[in-house]
Amino acid sequence: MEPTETILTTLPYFAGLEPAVQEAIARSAFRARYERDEVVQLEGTPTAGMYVVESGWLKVVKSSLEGREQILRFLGPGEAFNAVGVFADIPASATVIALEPSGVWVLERETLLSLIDRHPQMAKVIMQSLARRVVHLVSMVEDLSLRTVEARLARYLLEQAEDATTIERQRWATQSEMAARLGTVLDVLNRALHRLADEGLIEVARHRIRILDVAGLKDRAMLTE
Amino acid sequence: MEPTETILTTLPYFAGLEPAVQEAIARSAFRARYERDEVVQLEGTPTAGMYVVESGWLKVVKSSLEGREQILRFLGPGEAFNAVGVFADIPASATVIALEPSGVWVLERETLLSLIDRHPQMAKVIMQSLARRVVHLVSMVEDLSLRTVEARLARYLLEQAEDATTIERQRWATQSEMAARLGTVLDVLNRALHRLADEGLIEVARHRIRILDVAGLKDRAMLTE
DNA sequence: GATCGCGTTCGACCTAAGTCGAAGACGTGG
DNA sequence: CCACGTCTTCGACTTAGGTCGAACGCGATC
Repeated sequence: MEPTETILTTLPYFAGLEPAVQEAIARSAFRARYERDEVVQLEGTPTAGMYVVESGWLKVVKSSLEGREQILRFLGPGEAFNAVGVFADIPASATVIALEPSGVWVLERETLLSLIDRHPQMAKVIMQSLARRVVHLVSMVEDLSLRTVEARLARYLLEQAEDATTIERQRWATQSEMAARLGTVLDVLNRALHRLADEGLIEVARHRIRILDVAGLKDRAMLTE
Repeated sequence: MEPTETILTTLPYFAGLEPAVQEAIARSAFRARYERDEVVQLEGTPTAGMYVVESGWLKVVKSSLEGREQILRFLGPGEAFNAVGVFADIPASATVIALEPSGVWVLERETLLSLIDRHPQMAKVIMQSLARRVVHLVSMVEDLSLRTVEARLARYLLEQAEDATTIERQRWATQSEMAARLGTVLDVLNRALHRLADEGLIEVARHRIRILDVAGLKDRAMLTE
């Protein structure tokens, strides 16, 4: 029961491969550990290859000179990042920072590419995952360009909650991080949160947000500016 | 000299394939024609497959209920769209509209997928193109979230001009379209254009924009809000 | 149980950007 | 060469959202 295999082989990327190949991957991948706030990857610098999160949480971020930051996505266990860097063969196009102590696996570029050569079905999985990234980014562009902060927040809450009605926030999930994810700042997000709460659509507690009125929220999510 | 082959085989997607395969593609693909302002694909509806532009120009667009629109990209001859729809197997995630009379080729989903099965190197090309789309979308998110309209405009002009200093605008490239591409509205773009012109950084003519001061523009492109 | 620090909340203010109405300026087609 | 329609420009107004400073409260730590 190698931890290598337990994690790597459960990923959609590797799940369908023969054990022999999985072993080969496990051998060629190596581990790295990062502390809270440590920079895993800095925008513009060369990258090691594709990363897979084993444990912990990270954020992928773009930041302006003035210090504002836009979070592109959060990464949890099982998620991969910098596939784009590998296939486009370019330096890191965003910065990745650990939100809490995290362990990641590094699959070097050459390893990954030769793996794909030998296993065509892997290419399909990667194309799917890239396609999904595109869809997600398109919806982010749509949000930023056409929706108010309040609408973005409503959408985000609905998305996070899925079918449940309660969102448990991780300890690092501060309003600041949420704001950065939604492309705004702390204060504005906070106001939006209270506006929704005042109208009885949600209930905001310390580390939990409960959705009280799904239909009402959906309504707010539609409002464009 | 089939027009089919002249266009399809010059695309990066198909250039490296054997003539026999290219013929097979040509046989299974079919043509469609669209007039100015005609909707090629409507967001949310099922799609035919991947499209390749043979002639003309189109825009890929997201629009809000209020009528504001965000242009994701322009498509010219040789460019493909809806690869994402094929690989993620989802309805159209954006609307595509012809800016002028245009001819496109349609490659049905099944055709494309089986093509990839038989020609693994095609998968690599597609992964690259998807990866580039991701990079482009990330920079759009960055622009919308962290940059002023003026900075976005400066960046856009520099990008369009590449190494030349003059941007010839197509007849459909109105300030309205530019505005929609940059995530703003006509008036705001127009003001930004004039501000840059007043400072001698650019020169705006009817269907041409000339960059007078590249360094100065680059400076403006950096300014975040 | 007192203290410290982070996360959150509040208020007042400022500005980029969106909106509206209307008038010019081209350029095209009749 | 005229007339129309599209594209562009202008001015004045409104507002979402970003900024700043300060205070509050909850949890964690000692």
